[in-house]
Amino acid sequence: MYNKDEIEKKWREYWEKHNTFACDVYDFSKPKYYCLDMFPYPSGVGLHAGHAEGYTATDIVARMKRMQGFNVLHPMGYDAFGLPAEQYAISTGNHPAKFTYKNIETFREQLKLLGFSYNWEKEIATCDPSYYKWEQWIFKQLYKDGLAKEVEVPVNWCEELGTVLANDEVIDGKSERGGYPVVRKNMKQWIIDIPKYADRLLDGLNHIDWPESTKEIQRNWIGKSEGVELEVEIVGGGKFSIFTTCIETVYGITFFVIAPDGKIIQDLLPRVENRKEVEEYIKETSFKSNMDRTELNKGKTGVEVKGIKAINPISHKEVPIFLGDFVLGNYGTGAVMAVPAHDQRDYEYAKAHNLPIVEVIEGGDISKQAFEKHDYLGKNCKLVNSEEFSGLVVEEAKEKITDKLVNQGIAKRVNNYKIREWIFARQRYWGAPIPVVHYADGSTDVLDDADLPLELPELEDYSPAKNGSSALSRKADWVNIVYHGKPATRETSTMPGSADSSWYFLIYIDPQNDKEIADKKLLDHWMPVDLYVGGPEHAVGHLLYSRMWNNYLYDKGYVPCKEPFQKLVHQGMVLGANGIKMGKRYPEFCVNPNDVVKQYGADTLRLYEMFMGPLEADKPWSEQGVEGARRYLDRVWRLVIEDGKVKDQDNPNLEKIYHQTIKKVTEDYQSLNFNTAISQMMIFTNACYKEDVLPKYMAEGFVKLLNPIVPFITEEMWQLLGHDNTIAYEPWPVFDPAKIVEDMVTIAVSVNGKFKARVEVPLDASNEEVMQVVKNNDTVKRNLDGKEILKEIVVPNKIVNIVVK
RNA sequence: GCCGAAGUGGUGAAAUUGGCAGACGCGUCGGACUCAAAAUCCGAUAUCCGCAAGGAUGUGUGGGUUCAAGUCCCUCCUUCGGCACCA
Repeated sequence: MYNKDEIEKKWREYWEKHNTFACDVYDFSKPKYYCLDMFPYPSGVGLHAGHAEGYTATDIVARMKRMQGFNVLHPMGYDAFGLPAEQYAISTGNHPAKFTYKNIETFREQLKLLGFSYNWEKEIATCDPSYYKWEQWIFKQLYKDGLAKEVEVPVNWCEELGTVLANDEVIDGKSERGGYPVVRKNMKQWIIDIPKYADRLLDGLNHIDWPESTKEIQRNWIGKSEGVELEVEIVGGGKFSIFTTCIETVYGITFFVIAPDGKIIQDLLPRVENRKEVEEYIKETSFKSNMDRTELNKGKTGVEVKGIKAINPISHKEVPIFLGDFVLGNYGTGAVMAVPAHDQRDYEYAKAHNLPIVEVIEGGDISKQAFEKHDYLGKNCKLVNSEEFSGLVVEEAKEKITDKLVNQGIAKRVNNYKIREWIFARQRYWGAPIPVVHYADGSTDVLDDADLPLELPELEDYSPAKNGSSALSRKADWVNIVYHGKPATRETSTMPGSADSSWYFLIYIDPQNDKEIADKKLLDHWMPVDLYVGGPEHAVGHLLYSRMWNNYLYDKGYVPCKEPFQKLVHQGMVLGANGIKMGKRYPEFCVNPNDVVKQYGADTLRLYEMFMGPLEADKPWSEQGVEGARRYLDRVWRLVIEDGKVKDQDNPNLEKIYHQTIKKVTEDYQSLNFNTAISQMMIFTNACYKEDVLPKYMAEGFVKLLNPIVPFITEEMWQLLGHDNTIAYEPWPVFDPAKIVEDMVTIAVSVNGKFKARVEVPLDASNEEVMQVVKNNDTVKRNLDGKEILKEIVVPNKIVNIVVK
């Protein structure tokens, strides 16, 4: 039995003293491998079992790649700005940095305890001014290119937190952090124009190795729809536009619906006959939009805009206009053509307000429900009631109608996107300051490079100001300055946390550089990240924002690739032993990695978490599983160190399985199938236990294979096998294909598809030879007795199936 | 409602391209060692019938394709994740 505490301490100190895992980024002589983890938010509770899982996975790959001769960049840092530290500061009066750096220290210690081979010399924290200096610099470039700007937009306002939130920070109408109510409100805000990159972000998804489900989530979030924007004339002057993806149904328009919160109705108001009623509905809607949305998805409310008719642009029929809150002011044009026969929402609205329904596409039963596009597309359905287009198949009609309207100059083909601007300001203290000044004339300017970083000043009171601005706004001597000879006030909002994590993978490459984000030569060499591992919860936040910033920096020539993360893998959740997510609800089922290390050792924790199941799956914790992992390490220790079987002597019995193990483990590490790699090593260990001699070269090769998963014990075994250097840069074992092939293969024999027997035949034997052996087998004979053979299928080296009657 | 992922023994899970379902581990049972226990080592372990040889059933449901289906196609059910009046 090995002494885990002694061994782990010894090697932790060795690695630290020798800087074993430092990465010389300027060494271009070896191929590069950039292996990245999503950096943690340094919370007060420390690292959890889920962190350990993802971080072990990348560590295994990083360690293997080093042994395979790659120069490996494997950095770690801390996503250190955030609300918990600020809440702590507000309640204690201490600076949030104090709390944050204390937590970072705990995290660092835990990470080292677990034996992760990070490049510690490249560690960063986002709250460090030397870090956010470059974030402010990137903001500045975005500002100068018109991609970062201050605009009046509807935002998600959280009263409790005193700040606005991005769409991905709002879950079911509540703030992601804290669960406080969030309401819609118009405010002047800093935004990043991410919709400008919508098409490129969609296209980029086709060129990266990411989980299909995550790509799909991003596609849905971007929400591109291709359609037609169409001008609609109003009787008696004026016009408005509608957007539709179903122009083929244009003859079926029986009314239009415009958004109560949009601009169109405001312009029409003076001509509205029932103005009072309309204004009342607008007011009602603005009030409603502050309520839980699901509540108002029930019925189709609305009022007619009396006294104003619109003209169907193609049939020139006059139809009424309605207000309806199912039409959104900030999507498309804020108005829709209503074709109740072929759109379920329009259908319900028409029924609710007693409006006509005109069928223009054959094939459905519109007395019951709308015959929608997913029902009629691709099914050869034809148009009716559509003048010269009647009788055409939908797909053809779509093109012809569009052409006609475009030629008339009243329509154009356009794309619409669901993705909204990235709301970029938070009215909070603990974030990177936005490097902007406002002049008295209302103009704004970004700070000169020489004035970056703009550091956070220390305050007496960190709580947000009541007027919806941050605590910084109370610091008069910081806010009011003279800039470029003119009196100015500083922007008091700070950047969101998602900004901090949108580019951190770049600074790791050259963290001490104060002249630029990173040496261009280094960025060209090291980007993109080869492997990125982290939780799936960042699918539309961090992972989309990072892609946009990287695309932008590519446009500006700063980075060599459009996409920052070539391969992305999500680790699953480590659940409690009760199968439920670890958390406050069932504290008795929470697992603290430190406790596991204390009781079983870091190697055991790493081995167990990798053996639990596939990396991507959610897996319940099992104390007995942990014990099993520890038992295996003891078993390996006995085999290699204590049993005296390791000799400078060959053992042909083990040759095949040894080479198979090298092959399987190498492939499985590469594809992140750690559970099956471990099972193969267990099979090898079991085989060794049956032998009296374990050749020394096999023992050494096996220890190398095991090293990435359990680095401490394998370093010790390597030393005890007679080496005085670290195993970390020893060449990775290579298998010999000749040693894996067999002379004889076992073939399964089935009769009528049911397995009956096994036969041994020479490798690559001819079908005739195989069938001869098969038919001599007693069990097969018995099963064929008195039956007529209809067919014989021989799959070389695998299986034989005989069909009989 | 729409989009996506998944459903395999008592249990965590394996099963490269359709080719012996359940590798490996946990648990359980048995054996060895021991005065005994623990630890360790060896063996058994999908279910049902059978003393056994052997047979039957079996990858959420129901169908289909195929010599052959956990794997491919269709139907439905359940769980999880995402989106949700997006025109």
